[in-house]
Amino acid sequence: MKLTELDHCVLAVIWRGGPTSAYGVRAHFAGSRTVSWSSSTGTIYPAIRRLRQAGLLKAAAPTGPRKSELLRLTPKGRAAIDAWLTRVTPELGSSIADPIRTRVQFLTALDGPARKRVLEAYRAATRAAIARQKASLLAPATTEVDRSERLGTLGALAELKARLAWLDTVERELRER
Amino acid sequence: MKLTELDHCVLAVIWRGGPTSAYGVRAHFAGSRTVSWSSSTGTIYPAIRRLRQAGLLKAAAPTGPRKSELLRLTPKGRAAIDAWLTRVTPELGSSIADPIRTRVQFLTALDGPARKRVLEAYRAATRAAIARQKASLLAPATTEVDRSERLGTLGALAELKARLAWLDTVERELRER
DNA sequence: GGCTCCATGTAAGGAGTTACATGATTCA
DNA sequence: TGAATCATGTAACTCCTTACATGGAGCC
Repeated sequence: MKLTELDHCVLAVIWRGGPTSAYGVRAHFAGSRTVSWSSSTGTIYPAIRRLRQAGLLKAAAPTGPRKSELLRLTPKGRAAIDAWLTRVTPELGSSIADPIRTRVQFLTALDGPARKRVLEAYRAATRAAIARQKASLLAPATTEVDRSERLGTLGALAELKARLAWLDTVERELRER
Repeated sequence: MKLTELDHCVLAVIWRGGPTSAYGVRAHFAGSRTVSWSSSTGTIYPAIRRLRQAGLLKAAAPTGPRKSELLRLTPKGRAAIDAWLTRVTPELGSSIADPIRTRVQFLTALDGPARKRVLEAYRAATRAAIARQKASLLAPATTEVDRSERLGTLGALAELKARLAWLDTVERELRER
């Protein structure tokens, strides 16, 4: 069975958080800004079912007053994480699709004023995203999970700032033409 | 009919390149580093069929010795590009998923030496991607299409460099713990 | 006459997402 | 007793990708 990025991410979240219920994984996905997948049930539960069937996750008997099966990694699951982290292909490092970057290439379809307006909207949207990421840095990082999330947030922040700086040069470039 | 990002990108490529055959669109997708979709026939042809059925593209009679229908935008197609560029939602500006950033958050799953090795591999892969993008900047940008592509390449480059710089701070952070 | 491009498609499947569906528990 | 939260799932659909399939044109 071939594991997807989502599968690996679910495994890794369960590894990092300790024994977790499917509901808990879902809650983490919903609360995290560094996770890119939907936190809906249709995303999480099928993935977890696959991982259990493949023998990468096992569940202890329902614990607590509310029935919730706590999931933990099997040795095979643990090994899958290692393999996932370690295997580096050339395309892993290549640049990722950015909807704003895609659009900017076709901005010349708009006339001067509209172009200027739209470019400013892209910058505003990017600045807003930066503010959202910065806001999530304000909470103190006490747990190991917090510190990992913080690291991811810093990465996202760096890439957003790079986009903002690039949009500045785009504006200059388009003005000169 | 709801247009996808791919649909819009196909429209925009045909607008920018002037009347183009489906084959030409495919060739452009294959040759461009700023296009994120597969350039396979199963991606392009169904998209173009949809766009024609929706009345956004029209085809002139086959021209040239080899039969190839040149596609051009209808006014409706042209309007769709404008709408696509102009409509800015909050999530358009938000940060995008990066498989390396995802992995880095779980690097503590590896022991010290392995972690160091993997992190260096991530940096190497990023540097290689930077080199690939830089190589495509060497060709002189003569046409309008070239200049647009160049703009996109500069954006990708900026985001890759930001990731590389971030990976430096990650290394420092993980060493300190 | 065979090789290489040019040129256009379809079929099956993968990977998620959206929306729907259900029930149990806790607390006000 | 009713609302919120905990808890788990499925069905249909979207959007794209991989792999398969076909044929003409130019050239050596």
